[in-house]
Amino acid sequence: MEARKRGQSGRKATLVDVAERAKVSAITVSRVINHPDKVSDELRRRVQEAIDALGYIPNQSASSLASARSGVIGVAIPSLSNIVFNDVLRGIYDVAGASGYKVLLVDTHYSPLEEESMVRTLLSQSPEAMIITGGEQTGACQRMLKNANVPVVQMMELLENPLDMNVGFSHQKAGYSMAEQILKAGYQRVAFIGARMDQRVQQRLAGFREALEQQSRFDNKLVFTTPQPSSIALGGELFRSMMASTNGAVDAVFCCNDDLALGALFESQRMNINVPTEMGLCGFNDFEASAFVNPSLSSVYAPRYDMGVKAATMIVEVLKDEYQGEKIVDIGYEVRMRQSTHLK
Amino acid sequence: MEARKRGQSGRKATLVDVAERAKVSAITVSRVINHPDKVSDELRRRVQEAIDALGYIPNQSASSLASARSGVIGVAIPSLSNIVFNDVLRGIYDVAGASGYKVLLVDTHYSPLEEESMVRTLLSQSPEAMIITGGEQTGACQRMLKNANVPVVQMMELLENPLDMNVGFSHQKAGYSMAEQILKAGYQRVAFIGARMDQRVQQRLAGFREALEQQSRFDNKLVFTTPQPSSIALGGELFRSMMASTNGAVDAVFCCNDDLALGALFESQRMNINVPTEMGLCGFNDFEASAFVNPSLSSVYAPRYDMGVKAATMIVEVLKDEYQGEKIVDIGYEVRMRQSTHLK
DNA sequence: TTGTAGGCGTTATCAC
DNA sequence: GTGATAACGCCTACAA
Repeated sequence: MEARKRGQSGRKATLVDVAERAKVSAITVSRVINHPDKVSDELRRRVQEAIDALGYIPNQSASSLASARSGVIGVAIPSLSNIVFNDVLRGIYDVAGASGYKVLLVDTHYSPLEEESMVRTLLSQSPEAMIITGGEQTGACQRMLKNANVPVVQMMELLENPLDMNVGFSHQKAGYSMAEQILKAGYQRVAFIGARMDQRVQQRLAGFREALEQQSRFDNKLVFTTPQPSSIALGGELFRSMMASTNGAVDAVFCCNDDLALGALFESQRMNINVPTEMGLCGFNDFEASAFVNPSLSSVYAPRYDMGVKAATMIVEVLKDEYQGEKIVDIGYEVRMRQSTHLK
Repeated sequence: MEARKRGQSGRKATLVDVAERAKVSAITVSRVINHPDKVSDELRRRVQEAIDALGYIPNQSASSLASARSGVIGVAIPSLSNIVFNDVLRGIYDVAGASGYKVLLVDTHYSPLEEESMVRTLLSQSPEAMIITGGEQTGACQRMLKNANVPVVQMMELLENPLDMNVGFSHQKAGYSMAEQILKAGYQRVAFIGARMDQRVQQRLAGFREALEQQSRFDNKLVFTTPQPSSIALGGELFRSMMASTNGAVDAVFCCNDDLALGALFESQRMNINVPTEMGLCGFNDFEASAFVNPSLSSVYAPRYDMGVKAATMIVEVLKDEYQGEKIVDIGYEVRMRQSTHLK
């Protein structure tokens, strides 16, 4: 290779370049960056000048290697397009950023196998902690995570046996609560529409079923599910085909999320079916639109942003050895009954 | 420190641990991982066995340091909660992931200063390329990016003088086209409602203004903007206050995005104002809901997923020295007129 | 407060 | 096809 003149022109400046220019040792430059208070004003100024002049940016790989501190939190979510994870992520990013951590984010596409591969990728970055979604990790994935010897938070749902820490809420209880309210509102024949059918959706269905069975109102023929990803369009389709196959036997529909519910609502409008008098409708996740659409849509709200904040906070505190709380945190939920289930 | 027994029990296994166990040299292990075809079957098998037995995960920091290849693409977007970026991100992640790159994502909160700080953070990870949003970087930020000597793609909007590469579309032209269609539909007094008012929104407004001015229909008193972030709720509020302050002088509203437009639509329903006959309404970004709501909402669609795919593809190809296309790519847009602007 | 020596885990280079 | 050696850029320890 060429003999490289460092600094301004050549390759990227290093700590040593800065040190030479400021006529100090490398470690002093390192201190100016990481522990400015441990350096005299004079040297700090000189070093800072050199840093600015050279446009020096520390090499985090070298830093991680030498210090065993990467400043990275690895995060795995099942989908980038599901709005639900936006709020959670925002909470995580806000806390992580404020505490000086970077977030390395991966998308597992709802696949445990892909998750395993992505977790491996994350771990190769020497993250100081991990936040992952749910509890359906493969055995290999669980082993990797334990072996990694870093705090792990599983989020979104409440787990029986978390790997380490856990923040979420019971989707089953939430499903139960909502179904209970629907029945209480006076609806008699309640169908279920579900898509994707991941763990959390199945728990909602379980809760729904439980509530209906308690009043002997559960009918398996009124459960319509598909592995396809949820969308408003799909909600419309499922609603239409449900109507066709049930011949008016249904007077309310529990949709596994608000995408489907909004789709069903818009479709019912086009089919001239009155919501809520002819058809009750509810969703899950409480999108912003749900409160504003007409009729407004009943849904289950969970403090997603807070969940992200909590997950990241737990980690940051554990890393500082300051965490006092429980390992499992129930973030709760809230059933929000609105016009779409107001049978009267 | 303790004399550490490596492997199964102690600290994390390293390349050397694997090498010892497989009775080969470290470099052979490295080859098995990075260039498996350059190692004999026999050794490859032995090494793989040791890797599995020890649960070895390569240390990417060390690898980056030694090879000057981090496998990281840095991405900066202005907001994690704006749905618009989901699709773009999905495109980026899909391509990056398929090509073996990791994505380090930061949120700049629509602030050039924060962007500068975040870009510094990204650059300290030695990314092999950068994807950033828009063209409002600070001078310092631009200098850092140039100095970094990696491919940079600015995305979302079309730029006069991109730092390097650019994928997007003209928000001004798009705004113009939509406004033109509104006028063509027969609306006479068209208001503008805008929030956040970032660069791209301002360009939409400029296009809107241009189209109206050409027909001497622009009225600055009918432009309502706020720096607040967009939301459905805010759309409703802005619509309501606009109605109050204009006294029925307006017969159509151009909303700077679909959040506001949906909010305005739902609010008009509550106010018993008929859309589209009494009030035309259009948005921007074409959310999925816009096509399904009743009346369906006119909007401007841009291929966001494709934009993300294109940005990442350009980078991956440039990194392989295989990119043939232009440095500036116009991804285009499409005005989708629906029921909400059908004055008849 | 400042500096010196050594090593973090991996890969490039050049031998064998 | 395989291996020894020397970086990569920085930080921890210890010393002055």
